[in-house]
Amino acid sequence: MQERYDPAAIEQAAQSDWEAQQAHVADESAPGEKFYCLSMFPYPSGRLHMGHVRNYTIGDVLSRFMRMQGRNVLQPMGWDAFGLPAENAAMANGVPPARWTRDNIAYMKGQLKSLGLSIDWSRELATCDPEYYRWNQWLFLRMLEKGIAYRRTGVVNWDPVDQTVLANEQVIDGRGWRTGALVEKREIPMYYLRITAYADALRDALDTLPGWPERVRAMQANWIGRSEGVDIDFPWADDTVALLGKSGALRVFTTRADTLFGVTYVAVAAEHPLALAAAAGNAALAEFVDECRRGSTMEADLATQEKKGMATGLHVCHPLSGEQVPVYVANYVLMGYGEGAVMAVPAHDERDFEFALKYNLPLRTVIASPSGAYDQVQAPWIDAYGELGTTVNSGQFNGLASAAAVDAIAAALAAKGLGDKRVQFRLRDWGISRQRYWGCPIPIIHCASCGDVPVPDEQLPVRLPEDLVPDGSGNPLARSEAFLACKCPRCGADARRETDTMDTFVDSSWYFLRFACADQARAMVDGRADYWLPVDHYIGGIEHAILHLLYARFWTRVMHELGLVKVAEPFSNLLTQGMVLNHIFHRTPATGRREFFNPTDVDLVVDATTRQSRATLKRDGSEVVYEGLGTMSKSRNNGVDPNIITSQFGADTARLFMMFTAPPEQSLEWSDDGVQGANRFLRRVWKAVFDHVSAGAAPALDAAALEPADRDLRRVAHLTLGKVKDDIGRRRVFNTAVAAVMELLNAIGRHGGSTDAARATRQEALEITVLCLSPIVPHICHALWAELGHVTPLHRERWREVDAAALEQDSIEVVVQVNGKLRGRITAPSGAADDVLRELALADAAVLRFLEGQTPRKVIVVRGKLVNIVI
RNA sequence: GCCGGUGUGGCGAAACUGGUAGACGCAGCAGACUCAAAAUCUGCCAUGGGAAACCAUGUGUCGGUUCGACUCCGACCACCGGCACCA
Repeated sequence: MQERYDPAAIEQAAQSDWEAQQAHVADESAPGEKFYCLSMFPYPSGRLHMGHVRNYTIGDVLSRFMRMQGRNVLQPMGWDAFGLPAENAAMANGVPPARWTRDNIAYMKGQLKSLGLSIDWSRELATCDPEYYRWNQWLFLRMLEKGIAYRRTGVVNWDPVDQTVLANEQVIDGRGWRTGALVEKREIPMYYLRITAYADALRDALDTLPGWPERVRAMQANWIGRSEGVDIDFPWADDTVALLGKSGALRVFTTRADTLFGVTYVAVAAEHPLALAAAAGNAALAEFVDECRRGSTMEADLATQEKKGMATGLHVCHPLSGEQVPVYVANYVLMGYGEGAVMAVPAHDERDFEFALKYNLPLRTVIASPSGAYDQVQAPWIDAYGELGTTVNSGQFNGLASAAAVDAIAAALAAKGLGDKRVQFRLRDWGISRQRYWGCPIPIIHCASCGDVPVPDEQLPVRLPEDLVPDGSGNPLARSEAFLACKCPRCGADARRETDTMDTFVDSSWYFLRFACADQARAMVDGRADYWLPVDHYIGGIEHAILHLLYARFWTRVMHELGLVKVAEPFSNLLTQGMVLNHIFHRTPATGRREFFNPTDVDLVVDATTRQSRATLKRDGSEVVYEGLGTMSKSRNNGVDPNIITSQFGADTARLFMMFTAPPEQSLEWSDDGVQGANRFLRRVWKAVFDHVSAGAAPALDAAALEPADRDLRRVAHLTLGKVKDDIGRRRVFNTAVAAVMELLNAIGRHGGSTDAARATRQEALEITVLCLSPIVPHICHALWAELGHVTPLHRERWREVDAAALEQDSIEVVVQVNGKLRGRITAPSGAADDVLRELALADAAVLRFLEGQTPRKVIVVRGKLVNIVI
């Protein structure tokens, strides 16, 4: 055996052994219960980042561990290959997105392979492959047939200078990122998927997913946001009827119908027909409506912007009292939500309250406070105003509890044909149309006489031309005659293709199904999907907790309904891994924009007492600003290239550092010293095996002939074996598993001894060390297992069972507390009864000192652990 | 603004079901080895007091429940993730 640990040689040898033996190719007919382990596939951005390394190491540790438990494991990998960054790269370099994407895939695949991941590469797929995205198109057409997909208008960010639709990411402070022009909202026709029809099912099924983190289930339930309420029609008053030349009603949705008699105005969105009609004859109002149309469509911006409004001069009638109520246009009412109109009850809703105060609208108290917190609502706002209570000032509905009042008022409205109870979801239908080139074409043909015609199945896939280069001025497909020109499938006349492509969330909503049968040419999926699904463990970033996971659940449910797959829920267990962070340093020169410096180029000194930090550039000692920790990102120049770590220390060191430094769900702070520490531990493991093996083959273990020191080591080894299995297999935490093996190695180092019994014990302890570490650092373990004298390669070995006899011990230590404070320790025979522990504790010298002759009021004994004496 | 999370030594963390707070590692300090350095090995390492034994304090802040609270409850503060066209 070589004395020096040489990761480069070891890792290459291990990887070619695995490859030669096809060790990781998954086979549906192999024995063992299936285990489908999936990590979220990467966007091929160019290079792997540390978040990927963390994600895929977690998946690989689980995969390798489960193989050792006898499971038939599938761990696939692919590429989420469509998306905006490819278009941005094209604009910067003039390279077609297709070529940029495929080059990136080739490079990143090499990086993934060098990490030693036990992936079945025979199932690799990229979502930009026509043989993949044809099935997006195929299922979209099935959804059209079922009415799950439909077309209506939606609001987008519009750059008036570039004449193009902008992604939210391309809107910076309300302006286009390239032109700096003020962004406008614009309504355009788009395709939607009716996910709201599945809102209840998606919400209810969360209860059937105990393997999901509670926080993710809570976020999804809140996102879907079921609320019960009442649709209420406010008939138009005479002025409105006169303006529009017909009668009608303004419909609102409210969860607080009990406050209906407190309505003092109604508010509509700027795009609401009533607002537009009123603005036609009112220049000031038209200007305000225009103002509302400027700015971003993002909810976070809308929710934090100043609440503004303006009277339309129009009125509607209160549906029960008949009183006239003014109609306002307000920037906080959104056309996309509910009816685009709300009834306002300033006395019992905080937002209406602020608005009413600003525009001098009256308050009308209609709920009596159950806690007596107020009599009459008046400024300033207190939370009690918004609570449920008993109705007052509400005519015949006085004196009802809020819930009863909602029922009574809803019934009265229904009797007049002016209202109905209804369930409303916060969730909105999924708009999938993108006015972008690098995506899956929506398979629709626009015909002058037949309208929007679906592309027939036999003409699929609608291929995306791969030679176009976007330039920032809109979708190049719209200017490509070769793509646009086609015949109407219905009448045969000349027609135009739809140029919108699909949201990339569509691509990632079913790739996990395709991995089960990636070579299937005739169908979207086949019976192998029923074998592998559901995914037994899905691993990915917490940032995907809502959108991706909800869309994937929805899409799978639709495929289930169409009879394509047996499962309705795709992921039984979910691990949401935390982010990888690093320090951020920048400097803002007098001219120009902020410059970021990579942490490797900066010295950071933190004063322990003042907590002041000072950061200087290594090259010239000049000072830079320390911003603290943040996610590794290109824009902040604080990324660490995985290649540098693997080439310097090896993949095993990178993997060990990732797994040891933080629990998987928490954010992980990058540390060069931590990487050194991980490498040091691997060298220690290597040396421990080297020292042991150099002394010759160890004799067989005779458990009955061990000295106390041997029995101690054997106990630690078997405790470690149990702990590591529990940590990885049940708790899914890896940092404590590694810590346990480190303790075992420390114990081996202390053990010494050169008797036959000692050497046999050490052989077993080292074998357990290697077995426990092998899912985490597979290359070094592959080599060490052979050095320890095994012929069967490590990846074919099973996990070892704990020997219960090795764990037995004669006596245990029990701590003694007086009034909950630690005062002493006693040694007792293991299995000692409660009163034995009690007597021993009361006789302990340290305890007697604190008792000071007093009689204990109470003694609490926790078996095998602790005695607490209360005086 | 709304939804979800996190907060423990100089630093990353551990304490799983309410039962010894700080396992394991990083950094640091001291020693051994070395001509020397690196590497390696050994010891120390929450804070205050004390020569020590030991005592007191200590898990973001304030309050509560309990024989006993990092863990449960209430209020608050700070930071992080998501908010529907980044993926």
